[in-house]
Amino acid sequence: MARSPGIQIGELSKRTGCNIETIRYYERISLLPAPPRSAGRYRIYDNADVRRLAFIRRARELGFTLDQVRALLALSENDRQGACTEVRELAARHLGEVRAKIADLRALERVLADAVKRCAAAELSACPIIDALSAA
Amino acid sequence: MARSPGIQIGELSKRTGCNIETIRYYERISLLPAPPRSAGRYRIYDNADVRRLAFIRRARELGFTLDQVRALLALSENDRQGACTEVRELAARHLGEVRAKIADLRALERVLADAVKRCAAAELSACPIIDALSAA
DNA sequence: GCTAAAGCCTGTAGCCGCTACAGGCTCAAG
DNA sequence: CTTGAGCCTGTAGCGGCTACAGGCTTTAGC
Repeated sequence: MARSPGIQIGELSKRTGCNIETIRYYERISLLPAPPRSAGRYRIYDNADVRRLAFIRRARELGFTLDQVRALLALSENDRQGACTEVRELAARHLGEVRAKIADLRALERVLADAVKRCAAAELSACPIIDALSAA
Repeated sequence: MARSPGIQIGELSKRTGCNIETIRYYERISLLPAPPRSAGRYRIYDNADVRRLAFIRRARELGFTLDQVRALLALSENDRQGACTEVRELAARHLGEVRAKIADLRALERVLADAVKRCAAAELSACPIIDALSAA
């Protein structure tokens, strides 16, 4: 593999779709390693950084927390026996949380939809939504 | 209606299920009015406060933001023609957001569930979840 | 009356995951 | 030689709380 050419933070941002400020933030919290610097103290990244950041982005898009991403990164780096199992467990746990949140939101949705419907139907009395919020 | 008896913050907390610190926070951001104080500078609340805070709690449980709650409180206080319509619009907008979030989470859920399933099936190669996160 | 415990007070800092400055430096083009 | 784009550091803000520290007040028991 040829030594990759070195790019600045703006280019890294473009290639990964990750905000520049966010990249620096990730460095500050040690999610990304501090890269070498140019003579003028500009950060210099390479292809490995692009891959790592893209990995982070995708994991974030799947809703993993930064701590979970940290764990996934660590697991992705060692080929130890059982790493895959740990990854699966982490993902399965997260999946459970996602499903729980969906259930919560669906319950919410029902109540809200019902309130809005009743509100649209009401012509005479006070607002049914306000009533619902006011009563136990 | 008899003048209500005046309770301390701990009692208000118990009656509404709202954390004491959160009550003081709501006062700081003017969601709750600053109540009168006892000789020893203790806050003194009455039934109107219990009702108002319970209203806030229920609205929060339905996922309204504090700004939306503020608007709902204001609308609940004037019986102006059309207040109900505004409430309905606010609730409908929020319902739309809830539905959008559910859709997002469902998409997430599918991807995660699929990855976990493939991971459980894989015996030989590298971890499919890590692979999925690593590849474009 | 005295002491201990429970409850209240203010003010400040932390959580997550960014985002948005201010105020300065560097670098390339015209 | 100047302009502008891009980069730098450091700090503060978002929402919606939560968790202190370090004090004061009130109540109960002895």
